[in-house]
Amino acid sequence: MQYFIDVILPIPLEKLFTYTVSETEAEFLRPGMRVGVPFGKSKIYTGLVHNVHTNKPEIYEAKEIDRILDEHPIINAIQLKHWQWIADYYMCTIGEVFRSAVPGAFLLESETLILRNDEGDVDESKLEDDEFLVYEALQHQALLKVQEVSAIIDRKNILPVLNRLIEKNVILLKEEMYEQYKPKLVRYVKLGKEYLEEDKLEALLKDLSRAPKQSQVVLSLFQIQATNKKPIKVTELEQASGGSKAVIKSLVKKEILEEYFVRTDRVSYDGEEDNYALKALNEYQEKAFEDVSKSFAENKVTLLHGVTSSGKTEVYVKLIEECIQKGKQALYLLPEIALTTQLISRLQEYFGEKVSVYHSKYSVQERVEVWNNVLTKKDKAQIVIGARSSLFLPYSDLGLIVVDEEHESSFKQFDPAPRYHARDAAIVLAKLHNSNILLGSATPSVETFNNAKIGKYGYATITRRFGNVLMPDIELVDIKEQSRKRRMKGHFSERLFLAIQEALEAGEQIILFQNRRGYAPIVECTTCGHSPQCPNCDVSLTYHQYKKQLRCHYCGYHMALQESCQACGSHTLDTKGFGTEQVEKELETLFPDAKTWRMDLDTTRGKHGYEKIITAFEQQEMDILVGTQMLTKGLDFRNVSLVGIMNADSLLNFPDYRAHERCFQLLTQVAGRAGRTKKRGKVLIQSYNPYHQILQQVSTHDYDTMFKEQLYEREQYKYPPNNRIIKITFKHKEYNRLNEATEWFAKALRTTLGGNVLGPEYPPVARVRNLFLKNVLIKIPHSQSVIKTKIAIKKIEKSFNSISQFRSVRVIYNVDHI
DNA sequence: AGCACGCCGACT
DNA sequence: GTCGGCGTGCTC
Repeated sequence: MQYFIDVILPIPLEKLFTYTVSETEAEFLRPGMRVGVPFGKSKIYTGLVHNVHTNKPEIYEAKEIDRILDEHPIINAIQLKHWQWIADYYMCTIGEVFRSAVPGAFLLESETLILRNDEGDVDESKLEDDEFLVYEALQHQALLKVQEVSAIIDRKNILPVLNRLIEKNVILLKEEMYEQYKPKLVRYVKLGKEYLEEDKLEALLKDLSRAPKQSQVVLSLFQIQATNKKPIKVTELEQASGGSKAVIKSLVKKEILEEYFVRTDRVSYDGEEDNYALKALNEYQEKAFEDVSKSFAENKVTLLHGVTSSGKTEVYVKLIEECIQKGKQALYLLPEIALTTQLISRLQEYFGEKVSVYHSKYSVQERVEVWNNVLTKKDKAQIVIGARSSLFLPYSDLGLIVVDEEHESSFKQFDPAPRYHARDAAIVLAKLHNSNILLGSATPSVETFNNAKIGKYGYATITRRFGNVLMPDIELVDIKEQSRKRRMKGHFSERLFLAIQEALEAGEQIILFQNRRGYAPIVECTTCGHSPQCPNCDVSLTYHQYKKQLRCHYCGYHMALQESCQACGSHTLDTKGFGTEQVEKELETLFPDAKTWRMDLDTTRGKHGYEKIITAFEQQEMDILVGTQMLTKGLDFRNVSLVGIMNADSLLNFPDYRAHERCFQLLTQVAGRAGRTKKRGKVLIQSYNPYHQILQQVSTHDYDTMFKEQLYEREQYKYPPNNRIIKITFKHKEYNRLNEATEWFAKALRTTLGGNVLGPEYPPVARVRNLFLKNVLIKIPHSQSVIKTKIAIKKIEKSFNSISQFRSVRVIYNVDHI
């Protein structure tokens, strides 16, 4: 009997690949284990066993696997089902899901090594120059990497040379896979065996009398040992004794000290062991908690709609507590930017070391550890708090998923496939685990709120802020009027200026929001109207003053700011529009005594980027914080009495159907930062268009009207929630070919799907990184089958790819595009 | 997606 | 003349 396995490879191909295995291997292998398999000409890839079977493939000869990489499955059956759902629903391959679901360190790839062939006789005179160089290098080194050979013979394509060398029996090739994950080992020391007895020790110290540093180290070791019995880290000893690494090393060499290694977790919580007592819920939270529990009992997805700072977190905590009491795992999903230390440490206060964190700023190594902890159901990973990728951890017994800030559009993965929505994928995952799921938000998305309205989801609400703090007082400031009357100080209306002054005098903090980074989005010559453009993308370059640079926010291109106009040479350069940098600059002149800081992508690079800023602001080391939407999430500042929105219009003028909803959510969230303690917070929204219905709704906290109006509009224009949309993006470097290809595709779609196909149309930025973009939007009415539509689209894509001139056009599907 | 094979311009 | 540019086709 012959045995085979079907394998998922981390590449965007629809199929599974079949390999042969021996009988023993077939008995050992189970779905979810990784194997190394040869793929293509030479490389070995990491594949995941999908199933083991005995059906010999008919039209090709299956290759043998190279090796087995796991002792036990690292992916369970529920996960495989979940992956398949994501692949089907979001129109990508299961291989792409595999690639993004597991930590990068799990996907090993082989590297070609060049070894010398000791068997063959080499006639040096028969070697050409470049061949001789490789041969010579191998006399000094046992093995070479491809890159090294490339450097030695100074050529990119080394294959012909290698092939000739193989022919001449000079070299051998070998494919090697390297494990990327290395457990972290911490170095400890103890006294050598011989010196454990008292008298030996005295002799030792005497011996060391001429080596004062060394004897100091030994003495320190004793002192530490006397105070606590715990093992001693080398770093600890170094610090305590003041001896250098070299001193300790020589002691180890003399076998006076003995070093040993202990495997440690990179991810650990070293706070208090005791759990804090749960805070008692107030009556509103208690009511919400009961409503949620009732809804859970009916197995319903549940929405918790609580105004900003109403204390939703306490309700989550109580639910999580309940879940882990039952011995089940809990997942707390948050948008990346809301994963702040503040929140994490709050959860750790309640649950101690049961909490693991998982998100993109974690290193590959740390992610592997969290993964393994979840896989082996370790206690320390019973509660996972993380960004969307934490959906993919190998949970075996999930009891609760909380999706906080449910409305956040960053839950939808945008760039590499799978383009999944973490909230929706979480709902499916919850179904698979038969677990509860709670969606929380102060400003639920239209989709979710609609589901709650029609009774598909359960609903609970908290309408009071915690501690009965009043909702912030929101005031709209008409800057059109103010500009006409010349009352503006830069981009500050007189109203905002005075309010800031007042808050500063009262020693309170201020948050200013401007949803654009940099100094100014456009630099323009007032003589000829020319403005510098990105050479790779169809956008104006944004001026960043602190580096005197023009930057493209799409591809990262940057250049120094020119003194004069590149088109006409005149020195009349001016800026248009403004970003956070400019607001910060203006504050320096308007309020020279206030300490101001800026928080945007440019100032929060690195792992602890925001943390530093947030902590400094929390500790009131600064008075005014200017920032982009980063400011809106989950930050809990006690002393902020004033929030200013510099320009609300830029939020309203986005050309997509969700702009209004998003504007409402963003403004409500920023406004929620104001007055989280006793005093009622003040929010000033500057706009050229203060009578816009959305701004009015924000100022009156009128979510319901916003929802009704938006739902009506969505229905009118056939957008979600009652219709589905799929956006198809086409990319190519040639403008004409892209046009022809998209026209062809759109025509084919219209033939099968009828009138609900929009486009092709250029997006607002029609070229990014030298590739032209064009979109086609498909609206799927309630009455139409989504599955059948997707099948039809895939079929069209197949014919599309059989046309040779279109094949190079990239086709990207975005299901439920936001 | 990679990666090799295969055919054409620009360099020693 | 070769090197490497990218179009094309395949991967169990």
